[in-house]
Amino acid sequence: MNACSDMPGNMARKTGSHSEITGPRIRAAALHLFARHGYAAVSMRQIAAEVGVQAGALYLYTPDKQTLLFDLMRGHLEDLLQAWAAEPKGEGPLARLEAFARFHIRFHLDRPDAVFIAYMELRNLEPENFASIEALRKAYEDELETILRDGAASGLMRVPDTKLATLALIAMLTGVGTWYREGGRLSRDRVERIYWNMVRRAVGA
Amino acid sequence: MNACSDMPGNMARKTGSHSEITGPRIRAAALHLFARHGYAAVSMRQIAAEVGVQAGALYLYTPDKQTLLFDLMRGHLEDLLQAWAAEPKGEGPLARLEAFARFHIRFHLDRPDAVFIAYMELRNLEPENFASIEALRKAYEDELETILRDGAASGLMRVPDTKLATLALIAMLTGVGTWYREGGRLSRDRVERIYWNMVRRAVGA
DNA sequence: GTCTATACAGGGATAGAC
DNA sequence: GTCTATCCCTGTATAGAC
Repeated sequence: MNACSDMPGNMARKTGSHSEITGPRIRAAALHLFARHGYAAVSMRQIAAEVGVQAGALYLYTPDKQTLLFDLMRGHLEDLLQAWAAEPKGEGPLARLEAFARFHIRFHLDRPDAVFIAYMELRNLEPENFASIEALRKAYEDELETILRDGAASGLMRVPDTKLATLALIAMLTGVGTWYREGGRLSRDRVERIYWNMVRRAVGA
Repeated sequence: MNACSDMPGNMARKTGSHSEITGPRIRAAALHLFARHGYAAVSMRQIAAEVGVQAGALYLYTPDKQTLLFDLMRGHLEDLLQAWAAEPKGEGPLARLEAFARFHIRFHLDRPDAVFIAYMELRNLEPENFASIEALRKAYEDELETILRDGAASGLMRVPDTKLATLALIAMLTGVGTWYREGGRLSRDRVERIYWNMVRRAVGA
C-alpha cells in the first residue's frame, strides 16, 4: 500500500518526499487512532506506521504527543464554533433552538472521531491546554444557554434552570454519536426530527 | 500515613499483613485512579503506591490489569441492575418512568468514579470482556425501553421510536455526572426534580 | 502476604546519516 | 524530509527471599 503509487511520471526523488500532505495525514491518523484506542493507549510508532513514515519523522510536524492531541481538540472546537456562527438560524428563540439542535446533531455525526476525542480525552490534557479547551467548550454552551434564556424570558419556553437545561440538552444531543451508524435503521433526517421534537418538548415549547 | 497506625495493642506481626482489606483497597484505588487519569494512563505501580504495597503484591489479588478493570465495570453494572430491581416503582408507566429517572440520577451521583469508568473505558476491554459488559448495559437499557413502550402503547406517552428515546434519555440523565458537584448551587433533590420534568416533557407526558 | 529484584517489551523523544 | 539507530524511562508481570 503506497500512497504515491499513482504518482505521475518517473521523476527522480528521494525516498518519500510527501511534505505537502504528511502533516495533515499525521493529524488524520492520530485522530483515528486516538478515537479508537484512546490517547494514552496509542504510541507515536503506531501513528507513524499508519501514515507510512518512521516515528522520528513525526517530530517534524509536532513538538510532542501532547501538542498533537491539543491541536486536534482545539481544531475541532474552533471548527464547531465557526460552523455554528455561519449557520442560518431564523428568527426568534424557537427557530434558533431548532437550528441549534439540528446543527449540533449534523455536525457531530459528520465528525464522530473528533467528537469522541473532544469529550473523552480532556483528562489527558495538561492543565494549561485543558483550560484553553474548556474555554472553547464554554463558548459553545453559552450559545445554547443564550437561546434558552431568551426563550424563557419571552415566555416561549419553560426552563427552570437554563444552565442545567443547557448541559442536559447537549448531553442528550451529543449522545446520538454513541449509537448512530450510517446506513442503519434511521435516516439522519429522521434522527434530527425525533431529537428536535424531544428537545422542543423538554423545554416546554 | 500508615493505615494501621490506630491498630490496637502491640501484637507481633510481619511487615504489613492486611490481607483482609488489601483486596478492596486495591479495587478502590484502581477505581479512583482509572476514573481520574484513564485506564491506559495508570500504571500498576501507581495503584500499588496508593494502596501502600509494592507492585508485585497486586498480583495476589488480580491476575492482571485487564481483569481488574473488568471486575470494576462488572461490579458496577451488577450493582446498578440489582439496585434498580430493588427500587420501589409505583404503578403504571408514568410512575415507573419517574422512578427510573430519579433512581438513575441518584445512583449515578453516588458513584461518579464507577460511572465514569463504565462509560469511558469500554474501548479498553478485550473483546470477550466487552461483550459481557455490553450485555449488562443492554439489560439496563431494556428496563427503560420497556417503560417507554408500555407508556406509548397505553397512550400516556408520545414516543415515535422507543429505542432512540431510551438512549437519548439515558444520555441526558447520565450527563448530570459531568457537572454536578456536591454542595454546589443546586441540591440533589432539585436536580432530580428538574431532570424528571424534562424527561416527562420529552416523552410527551 | 509482602518484599526486593529483575526480566522483557514497549514507550517518547533525539542524533546524525543520507 | 525521512531514515536508522539509539537513549533512557516506564510499563506489566514474575521469581524467590523472608
